[in-house]
Amino acid sequence: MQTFLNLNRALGDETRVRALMALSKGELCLCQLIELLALAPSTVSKHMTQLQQVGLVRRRKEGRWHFYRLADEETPAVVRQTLDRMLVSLAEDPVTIEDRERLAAVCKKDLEELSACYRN
Amino acid sequence: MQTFLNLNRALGDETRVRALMALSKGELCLCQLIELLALAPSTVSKHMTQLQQVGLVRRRKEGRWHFYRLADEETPAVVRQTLDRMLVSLAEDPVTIEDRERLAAVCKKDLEELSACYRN
DNA sequence: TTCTCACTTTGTTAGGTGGCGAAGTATAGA
DNA sequence: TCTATACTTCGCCACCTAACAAAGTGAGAA
Repeated sequence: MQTFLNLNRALGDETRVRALMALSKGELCLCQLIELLALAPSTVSKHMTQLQQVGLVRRRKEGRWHFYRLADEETPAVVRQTLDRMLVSLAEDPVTIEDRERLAAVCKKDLEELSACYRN
Repeated sequence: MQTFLNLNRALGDETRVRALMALSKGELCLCQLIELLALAPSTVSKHMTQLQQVGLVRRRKEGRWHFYRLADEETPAVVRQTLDRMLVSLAEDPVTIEDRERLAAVCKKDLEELSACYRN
């Protein structure tokens, strides 16, 4: 029951859903998500931690950068299926489309440039 | 997007999920849900209104009694499918089993007896 | 070892949510 | 029409949550 509730609560916040949709094309560094979502680093970090705890997302560290990707085969089937259904049902959502364009611009910049968000 | 978020938020509260699971066997009067959930009438009423607005539940008035049932064919397919998946994934949940037994006891009483919850 | 930097954790605040009781509404019965 | 009743709405309070800034952490660079 608690697992079910936590999964739904995680998917009840627009910021987290936007982050998940952005990850559908492949893994992203936290600073890229910060740029896309236009929120404070601490806020985005907390959202991603929450998504990881529920099992919707996995983290990979490479030097000082932290990369996030969608759940893979190792996560419970229920979580993975829920994720797949979200990806399908929101694929053509206006918010998703808008973010897809913004993400393309974000990915043109390199990580050094993006991490300026920590200094400004 | 908002529809998706509202649906998930509705399914992120244990009281609402318990009410939905209880309705899987058929429609119930509000006073039966009040007895099952052991909450104030106003609280249960608010939860059921919320479930109705999202489309997970339908209301039927018969005299002074208000009966609720799970969404049927008239509701969007996405909502109906989400509901079906919840019913399956929580069918053997301890909370569901416990409520199933309590509900059997509640249904043995008649509505006149149950509506004492409004006077005590 | 010391510094820098990408990120996380902590502390705080504003707004949202779930709970209750009291008052309001609608319907059946007298 | 008037009353009783099953439910809803309103007003309030306690708790939760999402946001930010500031402080802490850990890994690479110097």
